[in-house]
Amino acid sequence: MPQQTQPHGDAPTRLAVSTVIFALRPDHSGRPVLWTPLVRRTREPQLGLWALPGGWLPPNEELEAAAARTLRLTTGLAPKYLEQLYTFGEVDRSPGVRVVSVVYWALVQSDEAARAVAGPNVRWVPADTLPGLAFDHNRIVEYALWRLRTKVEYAWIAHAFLGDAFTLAELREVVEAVLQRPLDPANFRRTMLASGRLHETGERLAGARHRPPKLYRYDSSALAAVVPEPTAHTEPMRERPAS
Amino acid sequence: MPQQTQPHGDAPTRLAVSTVIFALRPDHSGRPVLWTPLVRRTREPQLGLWALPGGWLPPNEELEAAAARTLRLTTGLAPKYLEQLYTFGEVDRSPGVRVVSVVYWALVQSDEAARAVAGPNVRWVPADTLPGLAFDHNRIVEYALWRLRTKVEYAWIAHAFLGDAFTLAELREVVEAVLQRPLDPANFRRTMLASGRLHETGERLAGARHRPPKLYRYDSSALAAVVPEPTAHTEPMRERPAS
DNA sequence: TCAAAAGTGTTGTCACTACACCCATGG
DNA sequence: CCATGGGTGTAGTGACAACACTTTTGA
Repeated sequence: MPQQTQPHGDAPTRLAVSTVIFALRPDHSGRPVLWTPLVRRTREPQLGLWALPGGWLPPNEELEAAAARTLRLTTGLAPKYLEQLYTFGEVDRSPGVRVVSVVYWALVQSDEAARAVAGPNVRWVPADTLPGLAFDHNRIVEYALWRLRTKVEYAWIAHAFLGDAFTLAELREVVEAVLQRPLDPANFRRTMLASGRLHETGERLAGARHRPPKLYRYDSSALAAVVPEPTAHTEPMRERPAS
Repeated sequence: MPQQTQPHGDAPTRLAVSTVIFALRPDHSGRPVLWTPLVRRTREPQLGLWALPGGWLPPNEELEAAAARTLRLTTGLAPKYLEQLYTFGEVDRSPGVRVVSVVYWALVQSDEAARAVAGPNVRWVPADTLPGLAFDHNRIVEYALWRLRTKVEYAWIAHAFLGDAFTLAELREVVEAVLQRPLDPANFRRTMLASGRLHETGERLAGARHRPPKLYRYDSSALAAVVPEPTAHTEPMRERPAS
């Protein structure tokens, strides 16, 4: 046996599923920023600390389903995007028992998130300025944030924060909020349209005191998937063309 | 409870670690192609079928350590690159018990791989033409192959197949073997040198009947890491510059 | 008629491709 | 001296950034 110490003896390793949930909400100045819901731990260890939503994996539930259920229980919402992030399993990440956590990350629609349930044991916080969380959860959220930001640059996840139809300005606002930097409206428009994943609805959004912008819909059937994840909620696995 | 059926009742979910191991070996025509070691299952279920190296996670062993140990046991080698791939946990992926597998993928040095141990229960096969494997292992290897090929295009993993010092032609041969397509030597050279991750050793490789090529070393300290994986064997996690 | 955002045109830069060409070595 | 790869030069292309400019609306 390679290991010197036996901190957990022969106690069985437990398997948990946690989810990092992101939504866009206006901050105090009114600009949208990333928020994430946390739950207060109601038992030892780390009682009272804030932690990622999650729980033990039921023997007959799929990993992704467990993540979606957790999300629904804490926020009352359904994910528009859900993907496995990473599995964290350091021997000492939880005192007492060995816990291996399969972590998912999810995006929920912003306007729905505004109506999300909360309570004394559920609290939404800005994802970039987290308090000290239980276990290694700070590190987990940081990694999820990195993944989201990387993915938003080459993929089309941004639409998951929006409703069915949206303007290019709305989409750009979302990407800007995630990346925390302004984008050139003209270039953004062209890049998006060139991707072939946006579909004109034919309608426009009137009411503002300027030229009414066109409304677009995300076209999931267009082109091939960039990343054939083994499992992905909004982008089902697809075959790449044979070489 | 969301699930209708209870195929596993209250039997505890078991946690396994498996590893997809890649090495380059010459095929029958002498050109290097990707090979991977498999182990024969010596017990039910799926007795006799070939499967990925792996086993149950010991309570006091790190996930990555378990993957490395598995690799050593089946091949006698140490990985030059080791990274978590994905966690597979479908309820029905193994008959009988619920098994969740944390899968790693690894690269081993080609000349070492040539001396790898084998036996009646360990067999190396070309990674692109696998036989029918146990469980969902075919799908897992396919996903690992995709990851390797994607990563080789923007990262510098290729050097993990080689020894300490290597020529640009050797490195290019590796990348060509992984991607299964020829690359322009001139452009490959420039791209690699421009990356700043190669370091001249000052020596040359003489003996061939042509101009002796320079030898390079991989410089892990150069520049920032592209992907801050939570855990990575050859590329430790690094912070990105603050924006 | 004017502010404000939608939307278009144009130019420069940079990375990458294709391919012509010169260089150094062993036989 | 010549075949063989090592190594350099250079023109073309396409993606993207920067930014000037025109268009359409509501007040």
